[in-house]
Amino acid sequence: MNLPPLTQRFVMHFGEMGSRWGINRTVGQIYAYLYVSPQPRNADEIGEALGFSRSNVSMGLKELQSWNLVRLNHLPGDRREYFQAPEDVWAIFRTLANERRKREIDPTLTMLRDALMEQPGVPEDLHAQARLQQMHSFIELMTDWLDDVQKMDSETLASLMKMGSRVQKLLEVKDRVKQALGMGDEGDSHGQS
Amino acid sequence: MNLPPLTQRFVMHFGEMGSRWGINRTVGQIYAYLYVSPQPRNADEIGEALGFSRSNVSMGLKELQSWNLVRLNHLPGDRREYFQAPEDVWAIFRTLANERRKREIDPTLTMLRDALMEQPGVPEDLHAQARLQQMHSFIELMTDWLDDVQKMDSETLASLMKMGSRVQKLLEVKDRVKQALGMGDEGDSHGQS
DNA sequence: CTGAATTTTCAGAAAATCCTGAAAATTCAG
DNA sequence: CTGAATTTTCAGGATTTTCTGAAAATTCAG
Repeated sequence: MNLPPLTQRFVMHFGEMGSRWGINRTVGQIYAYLYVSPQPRNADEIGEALGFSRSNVSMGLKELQSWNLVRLNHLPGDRREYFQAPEDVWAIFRTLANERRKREIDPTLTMLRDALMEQPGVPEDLHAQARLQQMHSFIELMTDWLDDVQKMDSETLASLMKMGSRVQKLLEVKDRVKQALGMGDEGDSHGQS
Repeated sequence: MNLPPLTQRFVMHFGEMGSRWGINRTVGQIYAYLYVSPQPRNADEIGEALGFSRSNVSMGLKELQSWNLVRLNHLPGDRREYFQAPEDVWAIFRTLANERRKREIDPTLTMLRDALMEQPGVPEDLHAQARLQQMHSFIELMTDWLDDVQKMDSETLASLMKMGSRVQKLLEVKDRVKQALGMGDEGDSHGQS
């Protein structure tokens, strides 16, 4: 591996963090390398830069593609495939959130839903089912919210996030206005815009 | 392993998902078992229920304790340690978010900050540094927001989340009011409540 | 204190994952 | 088509992680 110092540090870090993020070293390093690369890279360049075997790079890229984290390009007059990481960090985050949800949350949601349909056959399972219900409601609230939030554009999202807990204030104002107008609580749980 | 059917299904699922969540099967199953248990359990009960060796249970519990995901109790007249998972799913989520952040995000933030202090010595690193800057800003925005949001109580958070993308509307109203009052954009980026 | 009950540690066996080189498959210029 | 360039697959060796039983350490009732 012979990379410029900053790049190398970044690449190494992603490799080491890989295990905590549930990906392997190779995949982490390849992604990091593509993320900082000014141009798209082909598999040989990647293997060369990071010191991996050609086949390892191929598998790593396949993994990254399955995560939708890299885009595939072709250079005119060059048969090789060139890969790049999308530039917009917001877009990257959205992709990551979607993919992790698909892999790490949805299967659990399905399992919980199925388990909640069943009639507990033995008393010990009664408490268990109540606990599954709590978990299910919570996850559903989170994922529904994520769906909603994903619809907003990055700028809106950014300004909302910068408001931080001050949105709460806004909410309180809204409620006071409603009260004053004698509208009570509409119950708020979903209904189009 | 001899568990009631619903419990067993839940426990097995957490075991299998473990690898996707970056924990191992044992730890996932122990947590799932504690989560649905109506009372705290001691290590022998856990090992018995799940078919793990005593030492494996011990290590799994240590891991869960390091994540702050289980609480330790003592029963009167019993020397053994009894473990339970906190009941409130919101509290569990907060813990999880904090711990994952500590392990999976903070080290990267530190690395990025350090790398941004340095003067790129070679031109190729110039582009890399710009990319690190983008990533750093984004992560910082997210973690600052998370800090803010963690301060709210669960009910407030839940109602905000149920509003979903309709908060956006509220924001637009606020901006229109500001505009109408000739205040322009204050720049909004932080300042106390 | 003593020693039985309980928990923790840890070496190494078992299992899972990663990585490579060789071979197979695919792609496309000529 | 043909065959060289390129990518993918995959068996099995290398490495890492998980799990166990035995031993060590800790805790506390008597």
